[in-house]
Amino acid sequence: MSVTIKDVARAAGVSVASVSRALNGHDNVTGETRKRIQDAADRLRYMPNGAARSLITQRTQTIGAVLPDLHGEFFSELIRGMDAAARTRGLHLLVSSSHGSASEVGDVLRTLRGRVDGVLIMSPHADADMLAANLPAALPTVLMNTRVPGGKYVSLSIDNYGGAYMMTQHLVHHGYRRIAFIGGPANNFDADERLRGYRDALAKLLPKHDASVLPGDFSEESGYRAGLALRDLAQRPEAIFAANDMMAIGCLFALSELGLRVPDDIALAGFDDIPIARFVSPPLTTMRVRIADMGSQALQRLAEAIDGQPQPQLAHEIGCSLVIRHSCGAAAQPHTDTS
Amino acid sequence: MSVTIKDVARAAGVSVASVSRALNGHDNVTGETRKRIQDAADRLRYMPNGAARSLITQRTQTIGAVLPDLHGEFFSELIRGMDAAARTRGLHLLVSSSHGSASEVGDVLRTLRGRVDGVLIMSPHADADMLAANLPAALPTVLMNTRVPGGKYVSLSIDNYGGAYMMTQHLVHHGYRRIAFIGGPANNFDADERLRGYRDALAKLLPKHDASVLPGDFSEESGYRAGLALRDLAQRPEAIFAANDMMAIGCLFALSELGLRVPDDIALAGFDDIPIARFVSPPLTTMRVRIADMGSQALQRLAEAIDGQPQPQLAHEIGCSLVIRHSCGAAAQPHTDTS
DNA sequence: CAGCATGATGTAAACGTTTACATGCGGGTA
DNA sequence: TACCCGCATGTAAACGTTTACATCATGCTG
Repeated sequence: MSVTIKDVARAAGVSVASVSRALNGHDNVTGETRKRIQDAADRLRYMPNGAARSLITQRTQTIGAVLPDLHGEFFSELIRGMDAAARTRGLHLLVSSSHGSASEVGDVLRTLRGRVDGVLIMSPHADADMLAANLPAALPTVLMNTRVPGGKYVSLSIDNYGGAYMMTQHLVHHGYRRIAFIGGPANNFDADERLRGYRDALAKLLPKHDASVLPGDFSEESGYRAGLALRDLAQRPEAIFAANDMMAIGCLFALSELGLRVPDDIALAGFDDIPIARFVSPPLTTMRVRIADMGSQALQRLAEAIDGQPQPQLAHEIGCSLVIRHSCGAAAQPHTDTS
Repeated sequence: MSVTIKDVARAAGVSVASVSRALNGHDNVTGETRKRIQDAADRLRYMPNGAARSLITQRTQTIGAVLPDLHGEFFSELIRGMDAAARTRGLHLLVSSSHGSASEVGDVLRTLRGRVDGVLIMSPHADADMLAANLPAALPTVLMNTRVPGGKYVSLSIDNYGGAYMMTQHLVHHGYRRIAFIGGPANNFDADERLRGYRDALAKLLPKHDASVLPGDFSEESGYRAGLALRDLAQRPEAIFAANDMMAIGCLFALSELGLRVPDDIALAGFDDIPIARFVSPPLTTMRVRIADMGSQALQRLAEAIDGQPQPQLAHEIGCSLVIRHSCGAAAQPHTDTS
């Protein structure tokens, strides 16, 4: 059916071994035979069969990416980063997204055996047992924004803590003292870290001021509710730092309903730098998370592990950039990065 | 190194053939041996090697997706649609994005030989020659939003024409007569089709009114310029239909600078339904393009072709949904779909 | 009881590569 | 001239499956 290495060998009047050597650029082939083989291959439009090659070399030149059901910018940025890094290394990317449970992740992992040289996993459902049970033995693995205790896997995460610390610091430096925080959902690692960053920064920089945390769950609506709740507070905060942009935007709507001007009456900041952040009015000051970086660095680490390089450091953090727009009252200025 | 079918066979005290049969659910295996084999496989945590299996079956259970350097929502929606359809069929998705030239697309296509059962291609650079030269013979192929004359490939496209027609119709039905259009970049297939839909609808529904087309290139800034250009027009249009949302949003900013209220002084509509469309004020009336649908339908067609089903119809269009918000002056209401 | 159909299981070929090892040729040295 | 070394090329094994075909036991039929 398809043209194989044998056809090329016959056409060039040599053995398959020579074809293989010539086409893979080994040096033990005469210039003249090499040319004859190359010509024959071109003429027949020969393309090597990946499966056969993988079988014998034990390399697939493919990385598996196991991702949750992601939406929008986050997803596309992540893939963009992974793809860019993969491309420079001549690797392919096998993506599998939108799986709900741990067992589904397990199923995916099993079907990957023999198809990939390593896997990149991002999954809220991942746990050490599931991974141990379903990861083919010794398959190089790198985790992204996924926490699995046990210290067995290389993992990359957004520097949520540092970003939140930096944002709080920015607000403090700008003169705000009463800074409230709208938190994220319970048991969410990102949310916890951002809260911790806020608390630590406040404790360090304004030891006399208490932290003030309003409940939220990352949804626009919870931000809106948090905004309305300000009405009932004894003393209104001077600035609000929402744990993500969607809540900041919901809060912004609530503030405008309450007749409060941003940033004149109250400052506002978010986290994530979603595309919409730039378009609300006033444009939202926020922390940009470098998602593409996380993808490409994760892939790079994985490629190193596949090549047998030891990975001395297991946990890595991806820095964030402070994006100052108008909602915090500061003049817009170039980004500042954590880490 | 890894556990193979031979290890399972030895552990279960049978031949590899029986293991293969048992594990693949063939019926010519005794219940008892099947169980013994299953147990052994579980105990050893056997996972079949995909490369070996692909080599013999000539099936990889993998679809290649060759995509341009896409951003944001469009990209993630497309992958989501493809992934969902692939998942229900037990297929894997090998994605390759961000390639610039036709030759780069060609390179990618060649490396896919023997790794995929078929390819989904979306590329502005694709042309018949390049495809013919680089697609392995008889590899099932489906094109998305990519126009290759010659009638050789199954292709899916957004129904840009129908969507633009419908939007124009909506504006006409709402009573607007002088409706201007902000066009997209030259030589852009989507832009051309949207313009054609606008023109045809106008010619059909308002034969007495001339079309009025302002230049644009899909960028926010070009929409802004088009908006400002309204100042110099002899007679201001009653409604503006921008060929995409980014231009509509740019135009919205220009209108507000000119002191024009939307929709009271002038109505505005866009195309795409990007996430931001919902957040500008007033929220933007637009056409939602069902990108995920395109992805999943493309994959479905491809899967059919791989299974040997003939594809009588080559060109397919994916319908759009009219999303009525406030910028056009109509009351918000449920979506209406084309096709 | 012989013969045969049936059905479970085993044997081995095949898929398309890569690569260790064998072969054979030419030229340089003793 | 005889020997050996190096180098280009060929031969064949190996990778881990699936599956056509062979084999063998079992039970039924005549």
